[in-house]
Amino acid sequence: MGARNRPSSEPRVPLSRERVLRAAVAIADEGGVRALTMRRLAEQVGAEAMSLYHHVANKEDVLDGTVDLLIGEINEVVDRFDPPAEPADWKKAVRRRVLAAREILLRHRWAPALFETRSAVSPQVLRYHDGLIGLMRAGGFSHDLCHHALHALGSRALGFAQELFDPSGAGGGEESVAELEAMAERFPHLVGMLAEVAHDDPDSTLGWCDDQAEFEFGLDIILDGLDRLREAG
Amino acid sequence: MGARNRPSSEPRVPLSRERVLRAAVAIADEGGVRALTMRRLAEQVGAEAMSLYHHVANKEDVLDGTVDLLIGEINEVVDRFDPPAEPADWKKAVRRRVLAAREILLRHRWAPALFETRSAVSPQVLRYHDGLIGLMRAGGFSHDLCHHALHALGSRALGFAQELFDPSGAGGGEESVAELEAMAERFPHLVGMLAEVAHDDPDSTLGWCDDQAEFEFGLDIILDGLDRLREAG
DNA sequence: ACCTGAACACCGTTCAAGT
DNA sequence: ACCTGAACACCGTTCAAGT
Repeated sequence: MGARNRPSSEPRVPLSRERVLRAAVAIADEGGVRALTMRRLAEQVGAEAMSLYHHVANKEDVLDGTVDLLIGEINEVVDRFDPPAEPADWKKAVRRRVLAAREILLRHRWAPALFETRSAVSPQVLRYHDGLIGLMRAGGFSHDLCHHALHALGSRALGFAQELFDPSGAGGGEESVAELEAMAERFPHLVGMLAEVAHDDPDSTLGWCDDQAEFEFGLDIILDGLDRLREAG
Repeated sequence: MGARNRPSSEPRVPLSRERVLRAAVAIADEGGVRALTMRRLAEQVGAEAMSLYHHVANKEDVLDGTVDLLIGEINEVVDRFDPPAEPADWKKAVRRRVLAAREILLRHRWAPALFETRSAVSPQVLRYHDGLIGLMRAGGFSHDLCHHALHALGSRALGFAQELFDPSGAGGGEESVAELEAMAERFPHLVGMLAEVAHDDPDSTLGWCDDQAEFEFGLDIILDGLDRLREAG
């Protein structure tokens, strides 16, 4: 669209891997990963689709690259954080890093799903986890416990968790209230839980949970559990 | 392939949604989700691609259906489990269910990644979680804590967790040992941890972790944390 | 009711040719 | 060195036509 009307004042910006990847993120932000095609990507940077192949190996490389780019953004933010004042503050420091990562990824909703599909090890992901280990080591973790900790946290370390019930999917609208009664026979415990949770908070149904609060709840359970193991030695 | 040589003795099995979905699982088992195309699926059931559309709405429906089918398998298994002998055994019961689910999903490595992309609520997923809530309620959980618990568990409830470092990816081979030294400067904590973990278990590098043990470690941290919250009331 | 062939509008990617 | 048009081998899906 905007590729044609380039003012003659600014010279034609040459293509580069960086520029291609930033364009890829912009496209996915607007229309999801499905909208991210090589042809659309070329259009975004004002070139032909085949020109992209001089700067990225193929589409897989583009996807790997966008992941790396986003985690790079996260690293830029968390690297600026002050180190914890005392060793016992490791938990506070890790928590802050994870929530900062989450804040950035929340601006790129398509990214978490993409992570799962990437098998290439992203240097930026390595750097992020290296920082986490550093905090835990300073807080008194053994290398072995660090290792377990990374596995236990999994994708939560980067600020996201797989939501099996999508808020945007079916089940959050008004009709679901009526449907709930019909479902009560098949899923008594689930409907019972929802009825009570919804009673406490009228806005809350399965699709209307407070994602942020629930994420922090799960994160804290894990961090507290790790802290207890660290104390036990 | 095998669609042509149908012995005349057995009559032509008519197409059905169930048969299509089972074929879809078989294809994904063999070649991953990428191999699962409508044309390949048609071939597998011995029909033309367009015939599929009389039994499934579209490809999205096929993907939703395979997820539902797999969780259905899980439900069949866990529904046969005996209820816990005493209320305090809720944790043992939940643990057993989760590990049973994991056992089944490990036979379909492509499934977890697919889950993340599904927004439709699968009836079988609802049924599975309904059962989990039932166990927790019997164990003394409030509805509110059940709700938090499901969020905290996330995909772990179904027996999988996002592995950010893929064992099959780069980093597990012999060359990685040499690479580790070069990486030591950039990722000192990570390399330090790996060096020590590898010392304890020579086979173990970042790509060679004991997935099952690490999954259970994370699961137990969460279950223990929930138990503590339940006791606290 | 169920199945099919041809066709449409897309993909990612290769190749030979341009500057 | 960087970019491009045409072309290839695929996709999912629609449509009109068959039994």
